[in-house]
Amino acid sequence: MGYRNVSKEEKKPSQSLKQIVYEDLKRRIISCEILPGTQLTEEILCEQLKASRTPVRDALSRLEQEQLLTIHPKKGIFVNTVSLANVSELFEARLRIEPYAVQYYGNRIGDDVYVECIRRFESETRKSRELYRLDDEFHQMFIDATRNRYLIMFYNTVRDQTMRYRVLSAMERRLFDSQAEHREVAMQCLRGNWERAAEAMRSHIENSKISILDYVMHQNRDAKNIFAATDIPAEAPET
Amino acid sequence: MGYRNVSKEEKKPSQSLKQIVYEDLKRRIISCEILPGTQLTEEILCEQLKASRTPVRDALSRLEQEQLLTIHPKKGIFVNTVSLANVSELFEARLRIEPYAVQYYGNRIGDDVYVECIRRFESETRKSRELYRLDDEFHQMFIDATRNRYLIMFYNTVRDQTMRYRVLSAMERRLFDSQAEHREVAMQCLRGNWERAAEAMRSHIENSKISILDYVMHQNRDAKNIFAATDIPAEAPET
DNA sequence: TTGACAAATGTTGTATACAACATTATAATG
DNA sequence: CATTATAATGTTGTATACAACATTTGTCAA
Repeated sequence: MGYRNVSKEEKKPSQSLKQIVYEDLKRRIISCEILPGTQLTEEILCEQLKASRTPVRDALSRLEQEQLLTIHPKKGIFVNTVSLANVSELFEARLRIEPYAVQYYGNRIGDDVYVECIRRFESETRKSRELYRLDDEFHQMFIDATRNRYLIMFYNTVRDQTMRYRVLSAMERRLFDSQAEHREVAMQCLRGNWERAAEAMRSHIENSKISILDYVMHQNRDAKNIFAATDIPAEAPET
Repeated sequence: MGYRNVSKEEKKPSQSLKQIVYEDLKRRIISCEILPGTQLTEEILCEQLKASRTPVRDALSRLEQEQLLTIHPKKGIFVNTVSLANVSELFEARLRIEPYAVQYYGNRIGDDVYVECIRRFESETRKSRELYRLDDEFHQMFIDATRNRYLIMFYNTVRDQTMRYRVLSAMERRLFDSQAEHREVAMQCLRGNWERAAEAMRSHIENSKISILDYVMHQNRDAKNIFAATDIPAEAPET
């Protein structure tokens, strides 16, 4: 069920169709089931998501604001591409927030929570699905501790984007290093060494960034032309 | 025409009705022409903005994501209230970004721009409208210099929120101190003292925060019950 | 073949009717 | 009078038809 202090965002008034459509489409984009650069049309989405254009358009509007796609008026809807520049921007944004959250708000999280985190990071789960979830919850925990709605909102956007890269680069191996780094953060928190905890988080994020950048630069053989040289806002095909 | 390096956001494909409606409604909320806590209904907005529900709903969806209003399904739409806690969150967010932008990306801005800034901040314009514009552009300039789409996007949201407080507290007097602080930032930038420039920006933001918090706490006589004790996401009237 | 023009197609933008739910008012009942 | 049941109203959610614009295709002439 996740740690304490974890986001209450798991709202379940999700009964509404527009919410279902939004979450479903977002999941498909983040998981790269729909690849970067893909053109979407409302009509096809309506069929696939089994809804009319109204809730679909609502979802599209939100996803555009979250930088996951771009709507070119009267032309089409394109899933935003990913790029080296984009990775840098994402991790720079994370570095602005996460170490700060750890250093100044980590003390809002109970020792028992840290103990539990450490325990989990030591257990040898092999299911990457599970490890990813732990990873996400660990980072989210610190952001939520700031209790700052703007930082939380901002982090949501950045986190979702980061997930796309995680899927694309399929960094299974990185996962285990990542767990060790998480444990280091949690242990420093447990000792009340907030500066060191922040530093540990900083280098953890740097390592993740390097790992992804490294992958993106060296991907070549099975590369699917996913990583664009251009920047994110997907361009409509020039005519 | 503003400084160089200033946001290119002034897109003018704003022909579309939904864009016009969005900008108009957003302006009304930011300028507090529509007061915090107000309940809106789509029908009334349609009349006022002379559009059908489709573009109006589109605008409402975007404004909800920007934390300017909250849509309670099947109940109503409420302009988010403002509060002490909210001011703190806003300025904390700004402190995460702005000094950083100054320190690490201020050198991307030409000396001539800083000279021009200083000149303008010294001229004794009395029109607060004009001063506000200079103020906004000055801060935006540094954010844009980061060329980080996520930081820029985030700052947009925070900036708009800040404007609401500016209007509510009508801090005319603060404006002049503010200009002097801006000049200090620009001068440190011109000298290449990026750390000092960042520090100047930091204290400038702190001062703005204090000014607003001070106003909010002492506002009493002409207070219009605008500042809620509760937090931003406007609650639907409990029943 | 090339070019220009026109028609057809694809796609989103906008308006509107109706459905679903929440709240309030009303009336009936004890 | 108090309480409950029921109807009326208000508000957003959803579906769909049509309009506006962009692109592509096709036709015809030079």
